[in-house]
Amino acid sequence: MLTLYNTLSRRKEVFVPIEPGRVRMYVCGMTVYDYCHLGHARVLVVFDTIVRWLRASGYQVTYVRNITDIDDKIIQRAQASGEPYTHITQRFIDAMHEDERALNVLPPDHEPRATEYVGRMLDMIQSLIDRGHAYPTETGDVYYAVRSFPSYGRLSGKTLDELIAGERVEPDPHKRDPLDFALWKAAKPGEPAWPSPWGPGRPGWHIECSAMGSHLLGPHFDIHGGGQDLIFPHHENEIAQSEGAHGCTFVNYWLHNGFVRVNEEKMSKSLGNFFTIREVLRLYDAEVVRLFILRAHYRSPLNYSDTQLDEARAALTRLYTALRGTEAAALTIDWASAWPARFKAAMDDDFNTPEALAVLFELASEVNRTRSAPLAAELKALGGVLGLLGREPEAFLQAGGTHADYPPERIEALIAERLEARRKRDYARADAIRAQLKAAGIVLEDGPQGTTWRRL
RNA sequence: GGCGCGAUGGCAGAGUGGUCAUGCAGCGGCCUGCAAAGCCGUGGACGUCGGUUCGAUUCCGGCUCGCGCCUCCA
Repeated sequence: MLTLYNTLSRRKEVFVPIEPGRVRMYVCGMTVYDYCHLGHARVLVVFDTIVRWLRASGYQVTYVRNITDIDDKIIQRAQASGEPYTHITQRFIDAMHEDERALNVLPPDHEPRATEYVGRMLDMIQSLIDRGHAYPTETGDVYYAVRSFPSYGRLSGKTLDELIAGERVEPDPHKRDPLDFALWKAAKPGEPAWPSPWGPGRPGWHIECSAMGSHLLGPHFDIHGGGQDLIFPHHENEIAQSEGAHGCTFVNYWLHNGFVRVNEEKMSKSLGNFFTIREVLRLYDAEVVRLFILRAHYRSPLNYSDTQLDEARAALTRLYTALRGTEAAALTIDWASAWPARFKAAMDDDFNTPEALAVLFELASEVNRTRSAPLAAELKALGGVLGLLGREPEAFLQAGGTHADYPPERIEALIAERLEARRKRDYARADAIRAQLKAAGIVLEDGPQGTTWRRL
């Protein structure tokens, strides 16, 4: 029985899909005006893992993750560089896909782009006007009237008055209420624009997710996710728009992942304290980064530091070391058997990946003790559910060396030379070779089947 | 100012009303030509002050500290 923490109720709830056996899920993706940073990596990996778990649990999942390819920042970038905005967005979409593949994030079933949905957004805005939830201004903008939606603020746990009390920006004089937000923004000269009944312009940020979500998943679907910073105003506004336009419940379960931090501070574009995924991947194996993310519960803060990444690498090394030399055949997991049952209990408890990983480490110890091929297969299969342990152990253990001086052939040659020295009981020479390789970050390990090597 | 979340051993990080997290690091041992890996054993924790309870790290309240949201942000 899967339970998950619903931001809407602020408690764990038993998951009951709208349609038995099916899950319809939407996650807010990236605004593509720059490279993805580790905060984005966390969203990608966390919701990928959630989808993998839902599928492993037998659900037929439709997973939508959108791309915001038109907004103020994209326009700013285009104006600053003189490049057409579509070139910028395409470049960063490609980069995002590269990052995803590296992190073993499976592609969503649908990846709609905002610019493909402008027509449906216009329909939705008209419908909101017709229903008295929105109003156009003389300047060609259209705003959502938050006072027309009685439960506005429910997701963020605040009342309209509480939200207004903390208002920190100068309200637009054309707004009826300071918290009214733009559904449609009139175009300024030189900006990308689409025709509309209210004049040329572009959609506000929030309306795109309402339009794409309801088109691909229906007006009422199961799960909506994103980073915690989207709770207000983005998701609050999505609810107001979707329920205002369709007159039915929008989403049953709202899931939000915690932030990545640097020195106990939120990693963010505005603070400038971010590391891009590709920067980090130059220093650490992508699977190590994935494990680093899954070592913390998805709702907890995740502090980024070299120490943390180093520990994740050590942890992954332990798992792969247990698999080394085993015949871990592919296997269909029997969720009723002992180890998978423990793993399942952890994952069913609001996707508790740290607990699930603890099960894997205990299983790894058991594999080390018994050298049992079936247990090794179980370890590999359970790791696979988390998108981990998919490689040959040697491929991981020998990957990522920084010493170009020591390609595998040279290492093998030195191992052969050392073997000969050992045969002649020339231990001084044998140890010298080991020391030489160790200085290059390569460890030799003498085992019953001969000498193996790995990189530190 | 309003609202919310958190505080666990050297570090990271789960969890529980009374027996174990787990990983890294430490210590002792086994194995090894020496190592490494692995195995066996082992020390070490629940911010603070009260309350509930036979018993609280776990439930409740105050306090302190940290973080976040109230503006674009995953």
